[in-house]
Amino acid sequence: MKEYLQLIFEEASEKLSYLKSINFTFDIPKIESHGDLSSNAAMLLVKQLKKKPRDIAAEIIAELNYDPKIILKIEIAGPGFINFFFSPDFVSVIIKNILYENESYGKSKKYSGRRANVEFVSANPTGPLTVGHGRNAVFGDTVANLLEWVGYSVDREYYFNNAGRQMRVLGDSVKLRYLELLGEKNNFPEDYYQGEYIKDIAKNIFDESGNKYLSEPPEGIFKEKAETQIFADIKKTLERLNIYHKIFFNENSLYEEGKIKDAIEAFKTRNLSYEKEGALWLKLTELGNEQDKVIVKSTGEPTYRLPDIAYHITKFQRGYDLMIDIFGSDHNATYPDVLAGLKALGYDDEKIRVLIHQFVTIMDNGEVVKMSTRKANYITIDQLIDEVGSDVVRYFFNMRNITTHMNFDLALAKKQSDENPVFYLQYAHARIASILKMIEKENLNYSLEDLNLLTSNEEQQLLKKLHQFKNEVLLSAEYYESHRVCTYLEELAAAFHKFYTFCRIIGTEKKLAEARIALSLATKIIIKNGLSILGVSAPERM
RNA sequence: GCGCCCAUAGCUCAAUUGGAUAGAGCAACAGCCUUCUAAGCUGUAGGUUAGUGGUUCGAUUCCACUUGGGCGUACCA
Repeated sequence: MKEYLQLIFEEASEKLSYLKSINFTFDIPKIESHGDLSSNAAMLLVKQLKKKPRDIAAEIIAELNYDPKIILKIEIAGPGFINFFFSPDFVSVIIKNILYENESYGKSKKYSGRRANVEFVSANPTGPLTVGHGRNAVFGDTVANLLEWVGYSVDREYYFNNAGRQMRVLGDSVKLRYLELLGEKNNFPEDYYQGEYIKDIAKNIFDESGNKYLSEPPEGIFKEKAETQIFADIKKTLERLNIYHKIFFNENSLYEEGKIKDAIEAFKTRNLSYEKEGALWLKLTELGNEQDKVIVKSTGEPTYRLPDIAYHITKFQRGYDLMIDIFGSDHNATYPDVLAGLKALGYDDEKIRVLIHQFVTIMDNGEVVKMSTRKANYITIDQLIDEVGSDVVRYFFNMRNITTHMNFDLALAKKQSDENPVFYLQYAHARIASILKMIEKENLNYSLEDLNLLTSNEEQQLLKKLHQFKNEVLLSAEYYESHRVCTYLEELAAAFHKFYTFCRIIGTEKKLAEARIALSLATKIIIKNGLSILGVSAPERM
C-alpha cells in the first residue's frame, strides 16, 4: 500500500517540486476513521510555503493521479493530515501474494548481499546459563533472524575466554571437590564455585580415572574437563532454545596469532599510546572520551580493552558490513573505549552496533533473587524451560523492549503460564489448522476467485493487519527491536479471533466461504512466519 | 560525586522513533458455547504519561532541572 502512495507522490512532485525538499512519511493512523494511511507532508511545508497546512494539503491532493480501484477516497483532516482510504477490493488482493510466497512471505531483499555478525551469549564456561543470560541469548538470536529476513547473510558468534582468573578458580574448585571424593577433608573456600555441577564434574573425573590425578595441578586436566563439560551443557541449553552459533571465538587465539601484539603496534605507530608508571595507556582523551585508560598493565598483561579491540579488528578483517554486539547493561561503560580505539585505527565504527539490554529482575514470591554464578545462587535456563517450555521462554524474552528493566516473577510464570500471550498466538494458529481439517470433511476448498466478497468490518480489519506484516518485519530489523514482532502478532491474532467469532465458514454461501478459507490460510501463514522469526513453534493443535 | 539506562491504568508492558481522541494483557465487574477449538468473543470501569519548565503547527517521545530506581565508574572481565 505504502509503495503505491510513494509512487503517485513521486509523480506529483514533478509539478510540485517542493515535495522533493521534505522528508514526509506515510503512517498508519491509530484511529480507523483517519483512514488506512496518513501523510504529514502538508504540515512539514508550513514554514517553507507560508500557507495554511490544510490549503497545502488540498494543493497536493489536486496533483495526485490515482487509480480509483486502489484508493477509495482521500481526505484532509485535523491540522493538515492527508488521509488515504483504500478500496476493499484492493485490500483483499494481498491474500494471493501470501499464499503464493507462503513461508517466504515477509522476507525482503533490501539488505541482500551484505554480511552481518551477531555476537551474543558470550558467557565464559564457568557454569550453566542462568535466566540472566536468557534475555541476551534469545534476543541476540532473534535479531539475527530478523536480519536474515531482510536479506543479510548472518553469522552467529560466541566469544569466550578460557584463560582468565575465573577459569583458574574453576579448576581449583573442581580439584578440591575431586580430592573430597578421594576422602580428603578440606575447607571449601567461600569464593570458589559453590554449584553442584562442580561436584558432578569432579565425580565424572573420579569415575573415569579414580585417583590417577591426585597430584595433577588444577589448571591442567581439572580446568580442561570442567570447560569441556560446561561448554557441552551450555550448547545443550542453547539447543533447547533453538540457538546455534556458527563461530565460537576463543579470546586466547588473539594472543596465539599475534593479534594483540599487532594492535599494540598499531597504536604505537599512530602515536596513540604512551607509557606511564610501567603501564601502557591509550590516549582516549585525545579521541574525545573522558579519560585515558590502561591497555597493558605494568605486569605485562593486557586489560580487557585490548583483546576486545583486537577481536573487533578480526571482525573487520573478516569482511562484515554490520557487527552487532549484545551486552547486558553492566557493559555500558566499556564499549565506548573499544569503539574509540577502533575508530582511531581507521576502522568505521558506524558498522558496529552495540545493543545494551537492561537486567532481568528475578522475583520469587515477591522477593528479589540475587544471581551469582560463583555463589551458586541462580536459576538456570534449563530449569526455566523445564517449568514453562522453550516457547514461553523465547516469547517472554522477546516481548519486551530491551530498554526496560524486566520483572520476572517465577512463581507467576509457573502458575500462570496459561495467561502468557504466546498461547493466544499459538491458539489462533491451531484454530485455523482445525478449520482447515474441518472444511476437508465438508468438501470445501479455498478459492481466490471472489476475494471481493470479503467486505465485512472483521474481514477488512484482518486483511489490513496482514498488509502490515512485511513493513513490520523491516522496521523490527532496522531498529533491532524484536518486541515489535510480538506486538504485531498479538494484534493480528486479535483480529483473527474477532473474524472467527463473527464470520463463519461452514454453513455460509459457498463463494464467500471459499474466500474466507483463503483469508484464514493467509493468516495462518503470517502467524507461522512471525513466530518463526521469534523462534517460537506454531502448533497444528493445542 | 560523575557517566549510561529507566519511570505510562492496581500489576506487567505497548504507543508506527515528533503526529490526530495514550492502547493491550492480567486483575475487577456484567454478558456470550445443542453449530468450524470458550487458551476465544462483547461490554463496563480504570490515566495530571513521576514533577516543573522549555523547544514548535503538535511532546509519552527532544532539551534542562528535580525526585525515585537499575547498571557502571580498576593496572577485574
